[in-house]
Amino acid sequence: MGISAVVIKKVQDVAKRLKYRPNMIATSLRTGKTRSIGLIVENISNPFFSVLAKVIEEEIMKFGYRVFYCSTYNDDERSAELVQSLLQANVDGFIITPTEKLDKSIEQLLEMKVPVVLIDRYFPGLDVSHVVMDNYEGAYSATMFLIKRGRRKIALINNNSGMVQMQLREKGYSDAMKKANLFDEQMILHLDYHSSEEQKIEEMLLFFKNNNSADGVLFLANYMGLAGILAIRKLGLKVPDDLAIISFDDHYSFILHSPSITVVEQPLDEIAKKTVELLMCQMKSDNNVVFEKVLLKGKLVVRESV
Amino acid sequence: MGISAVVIKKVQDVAKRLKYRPNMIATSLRTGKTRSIGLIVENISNPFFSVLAKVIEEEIMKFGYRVFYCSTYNDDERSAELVQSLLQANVDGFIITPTEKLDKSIEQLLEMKVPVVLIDRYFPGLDVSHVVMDNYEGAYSATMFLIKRGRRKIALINNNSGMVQMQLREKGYSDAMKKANLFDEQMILHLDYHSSEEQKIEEMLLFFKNNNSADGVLFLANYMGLAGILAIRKLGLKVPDDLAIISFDDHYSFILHSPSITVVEQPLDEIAKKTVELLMCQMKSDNNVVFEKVLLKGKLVVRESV
DNA sequence: CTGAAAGCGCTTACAG
DNA sequence: CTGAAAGCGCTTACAG
Repeated sequence: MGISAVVIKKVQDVAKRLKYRPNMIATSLRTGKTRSIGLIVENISNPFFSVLAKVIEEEIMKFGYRVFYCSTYNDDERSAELVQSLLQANVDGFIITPTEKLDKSIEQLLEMKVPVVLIDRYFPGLDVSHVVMDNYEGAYSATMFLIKRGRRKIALINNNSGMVQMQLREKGYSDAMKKANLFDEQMILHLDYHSSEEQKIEEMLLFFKNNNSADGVLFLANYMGLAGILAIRKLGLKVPDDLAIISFDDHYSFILHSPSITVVEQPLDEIAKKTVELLMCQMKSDNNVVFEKVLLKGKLVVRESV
Repeated sequence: MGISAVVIKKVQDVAKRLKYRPNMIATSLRTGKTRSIGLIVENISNPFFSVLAKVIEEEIMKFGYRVFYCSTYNDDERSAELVQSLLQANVDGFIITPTEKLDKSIEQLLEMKVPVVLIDRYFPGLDVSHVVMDNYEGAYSATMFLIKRGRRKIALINNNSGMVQMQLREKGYSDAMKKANLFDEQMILHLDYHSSEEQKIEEMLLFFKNNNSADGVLFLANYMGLAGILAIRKLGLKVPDDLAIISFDDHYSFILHSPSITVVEQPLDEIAKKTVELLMCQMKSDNNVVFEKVLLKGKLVVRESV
């Protein structure tokens, strides 16, 4: 450094006096970097995603990055548009909970060498970094837990999204049930993801009426569990005496509910931290990126509903 | 237009073929506009704010604007930093739920002629557009409702934030109680905003033990109501027989709770739409901005807890 | 009317 | 080592 400390101090003082702030836009135009990342989640109103978003933001702020959030509402078209829109905003990287047909957009990002990490779900055929919970194990353990507690007719409530994380959860349930010789396809219900909560409740009312011998139920996502509780209440079933309940993904209402609801809790902190770590790693090394696929264990939080 | 339709078509075709997308960064640098606004809320994890954010985003997207969300967590220092950070990102306007001492930052924005609209709360001394619910009226009506239902010893649970919207709610309660000759300062509890939920529950347990004749309670925000329900459950009080409950701001858990909780619901849609309208108005007319102060009516949603 | 040039505020390769 | 110039990709005032 050929600049004397005195001069440095002088310049800094003037900068401070004039309240000089570098113009981020100009810096971005020149460097091609925006120090921002795009975070595409399913629905920022769902606490699962808002808490995830919060931790991701805190983590990435440590590296001086800003976050653009957006929600797909599981709409493929909207999701593809969001990717394009964030691309146009020149984000330096992506964190995405993809929708079912978003593989084309993800492939485009890979071709463009844009750093990207998928969370919560992924595409089995696509070579791209992702961080997800061990959904199979979570569902298997939860189902086994119900079986060990003496439940025999355990229902499964899934959606019809077809995304791999939901399929794995369903497979975890099915394998546990088959192992105990309790599997019965009739006990599985697939709700239409895009139907209203009222419609979901209706579907479940009908389902439980047709399967009135059910003594346990596993909900594969918190919004299904919440709607399910309302359906079960309408049927006048006693929890856990008549019916034991476990739901995926924790939610404030599950704690407040009486009886409180047992859940398969996702390790949100771990997921967020690992995701940011993988993304930062990709953003630092401009090429020869190694894809990393991370599987984290969930945790069964036992409450009064089982 | 001196350009023939044929040439226009040709150029557009080439643009499409080459997948030309204007570089937003360059456009921003040249025009000084980013077509983005900063949305500073208290806590994006609270459904009240996440739903508000969602509607605001949908509204402002119609005008081709993007939203930067951030949460203050009611921290004055963090809030001031967020304003500076968004300023540096050259957002074209601000929508802010201010913290108690954010008036300095707001004044700075006004001096810089940056469009800004406050929501949910405001500064009585500051001439700046805002959109808020009629908090006084909401609390007054809710309290009157409890009184008309025969409740006499109605407790009030507020926080100690000192923000005007909370003071107005408290005043609405006090005036209603005084009018009915039921006012008793002992029935008011101020929780520390920054304490944990457990601490809030502890404070409330103690409070209700000291005021065991209470037959009604008004919670001035949803997170206090949620903690309050847990405290009331620990005390073994029957709702609404022993104690009638009304809380401000709706929440999924209030609907799911058994008995379901009566709330003073804020007109989120209206608030969001009006806010965007005011902001767009300011952003269009570069000068002589007229400040508008909008007061919207809340709605008492009567459920089983009263 | 049209097309070329200037300039937004930075960073960095390069000439001296 | 240092300082001036080029250039990121646009928009718009201006010369022709």
